[in-house]
Amino acid sequence: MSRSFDYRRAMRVQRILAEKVFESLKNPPQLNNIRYVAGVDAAFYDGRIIGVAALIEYETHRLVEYSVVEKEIPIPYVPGLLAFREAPAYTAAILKLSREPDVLMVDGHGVSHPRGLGIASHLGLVLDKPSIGVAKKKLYGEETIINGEHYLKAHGIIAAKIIIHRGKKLYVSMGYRISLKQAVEIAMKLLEPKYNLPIPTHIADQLSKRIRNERRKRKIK
DNA sequence: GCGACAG
DNA sequence: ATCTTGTCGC
Repeated sequence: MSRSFDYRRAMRVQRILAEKVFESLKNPPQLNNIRYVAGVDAAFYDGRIIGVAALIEYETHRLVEYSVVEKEIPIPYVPGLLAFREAPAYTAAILKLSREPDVLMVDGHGVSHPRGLGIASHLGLVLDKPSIGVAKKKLYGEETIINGEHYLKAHGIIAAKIIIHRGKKLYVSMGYRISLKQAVEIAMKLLEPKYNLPIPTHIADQLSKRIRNERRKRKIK
């Protein structure tokens, strides 16, 4: 299929799409009555990506349903272009769910990205759904401290908040159509003492790895 | 040239 | 992300 990928063109596309994202962050409509949060993550095997979307009930943290999608890996990992490698699988997985999530949670950054279009923002824009990025490492931005709280400033705005959970840093960033305030509120409410990541993304991570390992055993292709 | 660099 | 076993500790 895609034997050649134009990386420079992909970066230009990101700069253009980022305008839509920043516009959506202008006056983020307050999200009320959040029922479901969909967390996505992926595992890799034999040149393929196994994307999983886990639908979690916001109030109970319970897994309601999940979907799995397997595809050929589009391009190798390149910092800043993660969305072109993993977003297609996530998009398909989310559209496979029988219920529609109110918010999307992605393992990666949102606007705290070199061009303001991290995978969380990319996915939210594509699916026209509010999204949050929760990453384990910093990608881009200047660390700033405000009233003792740590943030990541990027593109002239406070793009992410750095919180510590279980002794480890978590970068919670605005993805699409959401305020940092609410993104942090939602992410923190979904944290549990036993796991490093918020429930949605943690469950998706575990499911993707479990499914990958099962397929290895059974030699299924 | 050097440092940074999501998953 | 992935390659990989046992081992230390609660």
